[in-house]
Amino acid sequence: MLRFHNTLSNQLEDFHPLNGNEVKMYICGPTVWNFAHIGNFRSFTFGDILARYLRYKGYRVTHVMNLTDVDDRIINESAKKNISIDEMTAPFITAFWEDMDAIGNLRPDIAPRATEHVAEMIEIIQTLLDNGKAYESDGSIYFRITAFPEYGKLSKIKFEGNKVGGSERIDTDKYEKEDARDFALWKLVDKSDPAGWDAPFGYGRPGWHIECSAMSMKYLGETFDIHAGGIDLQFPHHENEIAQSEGATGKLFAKYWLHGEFLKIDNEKMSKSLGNEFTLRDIIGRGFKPLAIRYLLFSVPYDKQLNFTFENLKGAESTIDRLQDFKKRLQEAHLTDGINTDLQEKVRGFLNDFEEAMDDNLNTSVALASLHNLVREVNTALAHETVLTEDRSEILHIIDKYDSVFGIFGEAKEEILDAEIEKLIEERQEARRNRNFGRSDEIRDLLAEKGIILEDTKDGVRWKRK
RNA sequence: GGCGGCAUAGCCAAGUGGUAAGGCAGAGCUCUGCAAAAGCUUUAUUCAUCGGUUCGAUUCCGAUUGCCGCCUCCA
Repeated sequence: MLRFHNTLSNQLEDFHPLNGNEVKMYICGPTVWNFAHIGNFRSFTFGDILARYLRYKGYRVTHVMNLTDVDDRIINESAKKNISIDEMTAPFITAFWEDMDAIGNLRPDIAPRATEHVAEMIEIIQTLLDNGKAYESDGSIYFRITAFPEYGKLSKIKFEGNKVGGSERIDTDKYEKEDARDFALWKLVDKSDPAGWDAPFGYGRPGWHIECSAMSMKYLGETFDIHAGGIDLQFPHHENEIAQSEGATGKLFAKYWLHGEFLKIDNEKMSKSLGNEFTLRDIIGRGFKPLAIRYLLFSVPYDKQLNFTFENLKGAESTIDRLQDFKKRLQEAHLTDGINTDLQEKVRGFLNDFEEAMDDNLNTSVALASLHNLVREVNTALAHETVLTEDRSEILHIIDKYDSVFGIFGEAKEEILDAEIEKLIEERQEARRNRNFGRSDEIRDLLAEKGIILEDTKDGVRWKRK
């Protein structure tokens, strides 16, 4: 039974979709004002693993991830560069999808953009104005918290003991609000400002939270199954989404709320001021394989803080090299005909462990351990020549099942050797047969320079690219 | 000031009221012309500290210390 830690109840809950085996899920995506950093990608990879595992379990998943392409930072940047919002965000949207592909995150089914859904936002705001859960003040529209008694049910923040501005952030809203907690649904802007839209209640631009309410409900319905995102979005973003959405529809907004914990760098918070903020591009630029980054990002359960270090990234790279290598070796091994039911049983047992671990609120650490146990078991069998032809297809099939969720084995591309390299390998074999090891080592070194690593196995010469 | 989370080997990290998964790094052996790869074995009498509950605690409770986060637009 699949269970999730639901932030709403703060408990482990059995997962039951609202409608048969259909799962509607929404993940808070990036603000496309810059290249996304690895903290962002921890969240998106968590969302990807979630969607993949739900599909593994046989659910029909609709995965929506928004692109926030209008906010203060984007508006300020585009104004500074004197370009339009679209011109400002376009290259970062392109870069974002490149990054997602590189790190092996499958594309969401729908990736709506805020600027293309202003009409839907206006509609919700109008509903809230009509039913008294929103009010106008100095031309802007605010949500009236006192009209939504359940406010705080997600984050469980009690407002009595809180310091105003306790986070040392300054409230930039200069307008009068009925209650300090009320938040902007629509901000009045000057008619000359290009970053604005016409609405029945005045020319302006949407508040931050309203876009997610509008887009999630448009594509997934007024009540949907899973809403996920980074822990920092829990308050105020998600709390406000609930207030707006449920305030407008009177229905439950999302049934399960999942929050991904933070990524730390060398045990410290990642932040610009500490100079330890890395984009995915920075790290790939340092020569690390994207799939190693992926492995590291999900090797710790999503709801625990993850400590990112380059030492560990190196370790992750060794690990995925070993896994990819293992698969290749299994594919290429010369096996005897037959079937080893004992081995197959064990391998299926590991997959079962994997499923139990993933069912337990996506415990990826334990799930990965089962894969490593599988590799050790099969490696031993390979050494003892107890893997038979019929076992291989079954084991490869099971590895594919793992990888439909993990996505770390990479593409199984048939790499063709240059004729020249192939000739060198043959020449080396000839030299070895003649025990001319001086020449054979020379060739091995030569190929090593070209990034080709040779391994002499009992099934012949294997090679791989560094 | 209010509230929450976490502290497990060199590093990352899972986990449980009954005696510590997994990965990386390290060591030894097997295999090899030598390598590489792989396999096997090995690396925490101990889970921040101090008390308490218990037949028994790393796991429950309390205190202390340290780290991380939230308290209005940061994944």
